[in-house]
Parts: sequence; C-alpha cells; structure tokens
Amino acid sequence: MITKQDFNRLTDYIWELPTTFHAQMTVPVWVFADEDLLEDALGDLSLQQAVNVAQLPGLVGHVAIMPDVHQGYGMPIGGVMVSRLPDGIISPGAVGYDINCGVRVLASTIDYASAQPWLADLASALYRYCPSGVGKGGPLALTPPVMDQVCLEGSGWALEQGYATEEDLARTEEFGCLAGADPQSASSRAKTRGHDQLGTLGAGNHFLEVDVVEQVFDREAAATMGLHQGCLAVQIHCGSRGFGHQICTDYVQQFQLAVLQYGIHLPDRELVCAPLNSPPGEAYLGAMKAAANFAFANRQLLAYQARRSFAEVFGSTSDRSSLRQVYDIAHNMAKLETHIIDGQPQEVCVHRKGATRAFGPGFEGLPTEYRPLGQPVLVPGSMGTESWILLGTAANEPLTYGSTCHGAGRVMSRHQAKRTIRGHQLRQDLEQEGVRVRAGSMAGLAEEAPQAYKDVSRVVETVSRAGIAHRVARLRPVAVIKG
DNA sequence: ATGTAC
Repeated sequence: MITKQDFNRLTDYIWELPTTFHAQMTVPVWVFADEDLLEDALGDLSLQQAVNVAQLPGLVGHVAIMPDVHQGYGMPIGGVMVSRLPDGIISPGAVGYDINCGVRVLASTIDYASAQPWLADLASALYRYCPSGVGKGGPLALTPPVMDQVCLEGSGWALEQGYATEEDLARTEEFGCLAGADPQSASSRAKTRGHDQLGTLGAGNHFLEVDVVEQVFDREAAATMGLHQGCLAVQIHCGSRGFGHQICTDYVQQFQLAVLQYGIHLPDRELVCAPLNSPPGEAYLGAMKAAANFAFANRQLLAYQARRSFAEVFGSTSDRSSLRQVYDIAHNMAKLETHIIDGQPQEVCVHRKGATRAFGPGFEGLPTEYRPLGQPVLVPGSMGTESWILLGTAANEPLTYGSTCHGAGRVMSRHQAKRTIRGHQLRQDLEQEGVRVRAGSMAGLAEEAPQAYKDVSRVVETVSRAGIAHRVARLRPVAVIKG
C-alpha cells in the first residue's frame, strides 16, 4: 500500500518515491502530478507497478510517471523507464502490446463554419475508407516479401507506392522508418495477422477524428505547424494492430526462459525482460522495430484515406481538400537515445509506455522549420473531449529524459465502463453536442466514454506547469470514427 | 490494445 506520506515533494508537480521505500528498488520513482492527480494515481495499482519496474536490473536515473498514469500489463501506462547500455534490460511489457501506437495530426485551411453542412458526408466517407473494428482487414493484402519491405522501410514504402509525400515523412518521428528492423525476428503468425491490416484503425481507444482548432496558445508555433484557429484538422490514433500485438505476445512468452537463463529477479512475471546485448534481447529489439515501421506505414495509409475522403467531399481540385501533416509521434516504444545520466551523456534505452517523446528546441531529427520550436507532441483527449498540440521543452531532459504525457488516462476499467455506460445513449449525447459519430460497436463505444477517463485539460495543465511540455493549441472534435 | 482463450 502506497500513501501520499511515502513521497518527498520535490516541487509542486514532482513527487519522489525514494529507493528506501522498498528494499529491492534500485532507482527512485518520480510522479509528475498535482495533488488531485496523485490521488487518482493512488486509486489503482499503477504506482505499485512503478515500484516493481524500479526493481529491474540495469536501470539508471529514475522511473518517471506521467499525470495520465493508469495500470497496465506489468508497467503502468504513462511511465518512462531508462536502462543502461550495453547490458541493461529491454522489456516487451514496458513497451506495451500495441508497439509504436501513436498519433498523427493533419491540418487544413477549411473553415469549420462553412464546412458544417458536409461534415456528416465526411464522417461517412472516412468510416467507409478507414476500416475499423477488432480483427478487421483493410484494402491491401501484402505478400510475404512486401510485408518484409514494409517492416524494413515503414513510411518509405508508402512514399514509393504513392501514399505519402516527402513532407509527410519529414514531419514524422524518425522520418517514419527505424533502422535495424528485423522482419526475420517477427513470427510468421504475427505476419499472417498483420498482412491485411495496413490502413486499418482497429478498436479500443483507437480512432480517427475530425477536429476544429478551437484555441491557439502559441501563435507563432501554430502558424509554423499549419494550425489555424477555426479550421478543420484530422487526428489519427492507432498502432501496429495484430502484428505488433502478436510480436509482444511471442516475446513475453520467450522471455520467460530468458529471465531464468540470465538470472533476472522479477517482482512481477508480467515484467519479463532480457539484457539488450543478449540474443533474445536483440531479437525483440529487431522485431519491435519491424512493428514500429508497420505502425508508421499504417498511419500513413490512414492519412492517405483521410485525404481521399476530404477530396471526395470537398472536391479534389480545390485547396479545400488539402491536408498537410503537422506531425506523427508514438507513445509506446523503446528507443536507444543519449541522455544526461548523473551529469554525463550516456547511451541508454528509454522505454516510453503511454508516454510521448518530447524533445526540446534544436533537436536535429526535426525538419528545419520545427527545429527552433522543439518537437511537436500530440495528446488525444477521451472521445468527445478536447485534444492538445504541445511542444517538447529543453527543461524536460533532466526530469523525464525528453518525455511527456500521452492522453487523458483511464479512471474506470473497460469492464466497469461497459457495465455502467450505455453505448446508444452515449452516441445520442455526443450527436447532441455536435459530434458526428460513426462506430461499429456500441459496447466498444461505451468502453471509451469520456466518463471513463481523466480530464485531459488537468493532465495538460500539469505537464505545462511542470515544464515538461509547452501548449500550442487545443482541438475540439466534430466527427469521430471508431471500431 | 487484441482473430478479448488454443
């Protein structure tokens, strides 16, 4: 049992659980929250899970917990864990089942007020062209060699096929392609599950949304990003579908043996892991990168379908059909990066699970127009509520190793939400508020009700005040497509 | 999140 009294309050927004809290902890846990959000975090097992994570071997720095934290498989969703190279660990459960799940935002110059009469048609077109639902396949069935090519090239494959522009790739994390992906390390079962899922949305909290840019907080940054107050934007939230899920399943099973082989003590079986420089560790890393590239290509295909839908509704010859990419950034990944550890730059493996990379100004992996601003951070709210566009800060490096929050964060389990919320009623309520809803499953809709989530504005206010992200704009949904 | 169990 963890209580508020167990923490050292480092600042108004940082609470430290020191290593003295538990005999096996090797690094402290820092929770980024105000008093209310800390209370929320103490309401489930998420901080106990953070204490478990802090006992894994080969960690450095501290485990950072974001204000949108909630419990997950082994490691809480909304956590950052840093392991040292070359012999620190990598853990599939600390990446998440949806490898490289992330968000892409596209912006238009279409004014919401004048577009209103066509929004119902737009929602229907998007629902038609972006297949959604559990196990749902899409328009493409990739042959094994093409599947491998997608795993190796990510968005680069989509560019070759005419589904992307150069600017899309420039405005995607890692240009939409991680080097070192190894399709051979992904099982044939994973490839079979994924081969027809490129360009599909999936289910759960995944969605495609049409938003209106409701308020701009940083005028200059918003202008550079193509975000205009009162205009439409598109937000895509999804990941690597059954492909990444199967890879996680496969390696969680394989690593049961690895922990015995390498003598790793585990506080929770769900945290199975392997040394980064071991054969199983390297195999997972290669398979994880393959799934990441698949996810980048998947969001690229969905962006292509969103553009097709806009062109169909607003006319392909008009400027009004153009959707320019703002950015694409993941929130479920392990990345090899250099960070300042104990005052020295050190190469490490940063696991971000339900946490977004948020590098500050000057980062060379950004397109030149974004370099003075910092890296865009895309934070979806819960269904029917606001979403946020943020920027990374220089100040977050010693606090969160270049990371920030990823969303609202659950306060109600899926089961609890399904029990207490009626999908049909929720749909009516949303339509009443002016949000057009296209969903395959009313039970699925209920699981994603706004009541099941924290208030994203409190989460964003916390990361902003803690200095780990900077506010650019707030978006409001006007149409939502779900599985 | 997920062919919501092989």
